[in-house]
Amino acid sequence: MSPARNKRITRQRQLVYDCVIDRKDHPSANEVFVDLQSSGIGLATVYRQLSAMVDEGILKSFEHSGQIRYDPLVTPHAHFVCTVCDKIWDVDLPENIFLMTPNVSDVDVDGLELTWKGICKACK
Amino acid sequence: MSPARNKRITRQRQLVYDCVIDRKDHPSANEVFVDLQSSGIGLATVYRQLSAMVDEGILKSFEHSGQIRYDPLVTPHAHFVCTVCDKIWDVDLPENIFLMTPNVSDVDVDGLELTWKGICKACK
DNA sequence: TTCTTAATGATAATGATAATCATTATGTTT
DNA sequence: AAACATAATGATTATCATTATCATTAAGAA
Repeated sequence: MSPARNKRITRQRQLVYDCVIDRKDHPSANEVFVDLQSSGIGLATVYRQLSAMVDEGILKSFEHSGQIRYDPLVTPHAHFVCTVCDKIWDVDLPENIFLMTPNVSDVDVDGLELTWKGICKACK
Repeated sequence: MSPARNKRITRQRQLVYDCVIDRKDHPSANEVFVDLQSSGIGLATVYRQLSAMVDEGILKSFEHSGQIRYDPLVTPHAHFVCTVCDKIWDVDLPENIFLMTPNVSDVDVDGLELTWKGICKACK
């Protein structure tokens, strides 16, 4: 939550951060905005703070169903997405996956994104 | 390229399919449209045919940098994305990755999406 | 050739995100 | 505590990708 140098800790920044932490379901910017409606926060501020936090490494983001979703878990992990209800779970990365670098010659690999797709318990 | 039942093989469908096949760089709908400008095809038709082919299993799609990209390689594989030039390569999936199902109880896993991120040879 | 209707193309509508800019308020310096 | 410099805000507009609408066109069957 502490901002980069020359950045200020505002009430809105706190609200946005707390919201993403409290929800454990990888909310979109608009979902955060709806949650914080009563505080009078502006939509643009929600977008700005979320992408600022991603730049600062406080949050991670990924695209899903045409929108950017935000994740407070910044350590390497994978996701499971239910193709019926669209809910997302954090899951562990497969053991030793970082040893399985792709067969492209002369590239520097420095990250990966892994999403399992399927149907969750509730939707079956 | 052959369409689902009750579907017609149009000149535009051929053009869109051939374009995605010929390009090997996972084009977006707009990139296909630009390629086919001289044919007089409409943008809406490009969008329609691409998503129809995904529904029919002739193409695969995935999101990247805020847009949907189309891939004629429909067998399971991963991608490598250069974070500098944004180019995308097809790469093999790690050996036995399908055995490494995630630790979510009682879910049916039926697919995965794996993207390696890094810097390509040309951008280094 | 005629006929049925799926597909097309032009365009408007939608939805997510980014940009603009006058105003506000944070953190610092007197 | 008051003044200051300026980062952040909120309202709004702009942009970009995609989808919906609908009158017209053209596959493919009869």
